[in-house]
Amino acid sequence: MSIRVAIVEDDKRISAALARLVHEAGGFRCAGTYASAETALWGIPKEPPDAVLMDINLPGMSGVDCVQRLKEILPKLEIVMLTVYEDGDQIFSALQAGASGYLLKRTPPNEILKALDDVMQGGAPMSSYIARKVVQSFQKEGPSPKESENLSKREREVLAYVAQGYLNKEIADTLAVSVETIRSQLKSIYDKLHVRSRTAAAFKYFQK
Amino acid sequence: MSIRVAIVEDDKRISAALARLVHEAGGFRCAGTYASAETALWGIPKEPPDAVLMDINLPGMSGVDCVQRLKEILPKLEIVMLTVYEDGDQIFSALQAGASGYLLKRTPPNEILKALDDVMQGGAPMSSYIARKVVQSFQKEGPSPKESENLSKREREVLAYVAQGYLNKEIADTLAVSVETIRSQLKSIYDKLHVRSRTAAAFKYFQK
DNA sequence: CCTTCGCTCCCCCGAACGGGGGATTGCTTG
DNA sequence: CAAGCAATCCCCCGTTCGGGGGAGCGAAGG
Repeated sequence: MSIRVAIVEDDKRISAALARLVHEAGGFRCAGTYASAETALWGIPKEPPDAVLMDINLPGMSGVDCVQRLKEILPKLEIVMLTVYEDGDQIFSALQAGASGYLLKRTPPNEILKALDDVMQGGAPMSSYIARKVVQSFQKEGPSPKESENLSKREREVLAYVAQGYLNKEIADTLAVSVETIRSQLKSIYDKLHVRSRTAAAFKYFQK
Repeated sequence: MSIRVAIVEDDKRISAALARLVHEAGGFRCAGTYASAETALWGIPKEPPDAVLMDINLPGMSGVDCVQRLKEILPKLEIVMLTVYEDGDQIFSALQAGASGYLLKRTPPNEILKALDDVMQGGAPMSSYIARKVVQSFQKEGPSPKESENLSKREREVLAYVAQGYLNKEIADTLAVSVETIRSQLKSIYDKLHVRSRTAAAFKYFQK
C-alpha cells in the first residue's frame, strides 16, 4: 500500500517537480497539489492523504497556520514543511503547529522521499541545519535560561556600528582592528542572536 | 612658492602614500603628517600649513571635530576631507565645521593634487558623488520640505520585511513578485532615505 | 493628449557578506 | 595547571547586495 502524499506549494515549477518526484517513486502516490493554504484546507479533508509536503511560504494564509487547521481536522496527518527560511522562530512555530518534519527546499529529491518514509514511521526528518537549531533551542531552555542576550562589550560595540549601516571595513577602521576581526565577531553575534544577517541582528538586539 | 600641505591620517600606509604624493609633486610641500586629531591640533598651529588633507575617520577625536578646532585657531586654513564614508550627514557636518573639500579615499592621486590647487584658489573640490549629495541637500530644503519620508505604500512594506532580516529573494516570494522588483524598490528607498544599505535604511526609517 | 509616478521586470558587474574551516594571545577560573 | 573564553587575525568560496543602465504598463493629473 503506497503512501498518499499531498503537496501544498504556490510555485508551480516546484510543485510540479515534487508531484513528479512522488509520482515516479515506488511506494508513493501523489494525492493532490494545492497552490495555497486555502485550497489545501478545502481539498485535503475531502480525501485525506497520509502525508503532506507543505511550503511554509504561501500567498495569503501561511503554511504554519494551514498546518494548525489541518491537524485540528486530521490529527493523524503527517506534515513535512518545506522552506527556504532558516529562521529559528519559524521552525518552532511550524513544529508547535503540528508539523513533524522540516526540510530546506534545497534538500535533494531522494532525501525528500526518505523523509516521507521516515515521517510515516514516526520519525521527524529535518535538514541538519534545522536539527541543530532545534537542539540548540533545548540547550537554551535547559542549563542557561538567558544566554541569548549576553553579547560581549566588544560585540555590542560592533553591533551598534552595524545598526548605523556601516560596512565591516568601516567598523574595522574606526575600531582600529582588522576586517577579519569584525567578521568573526559578527559570526559570533549571529550565533548568539540566532540570525543570519546584520540587519536581522541589529533589529533583534535593538528591539525594533 | 609651493603650497604647504599637512596630512592627518591614522592609517600609516595611506598617510605615507599621501606624503609621498605631495612631496613628489611640483608646487607642493608636505608640512607634517599626524596620526590623530589630537596630535594635529598640537602640531599644526605651531607651523601653519596652507592646506590640510584630513581623514574623517580618526581614532579618538573625529576629523570633523578636529576641523572645527583648527578653523577656530586658523580661519584661513583650507581643509580637504578624505573619507570612505558617503553618508550625507557626515558630509554636511564636515562642511559646516569648516572643510572646503570632500574627497572619497578612492580618488586617484592626481585628482587629489588638483583638489589641493583648487581649494587654494577658493574652490570646493568634491568627488562627483559627494557633489550630487550636496546639490540634493539644497534641492531638499527648497521645493520639497518633507522629502525623505515619502516612501510609497509598497516601499514601506518592503522595508518592513528588510528590517526583519529577510533576503530580497524571500521578500519577493512572500509578496509574490520578482527579486528584481524588490531590488528596484530598494534602490528607490535608498535614494529617498539617502543611505546605501538595507540596514541603514531600516534603522533610519524606523528611528532607532 | 501627454507627462508623471508607482510598480513591475531585466541585464551586467564588482564589492560586500556569511559560512566553513583554523590559529594565536592573554585572562580568568575551576 | 588545564580549560574556557574573549579578542584578534587568516584563508576559501559561494551567495547576496547595490549601482548602473533600460523598459513596459496603468492610474492620476496637468
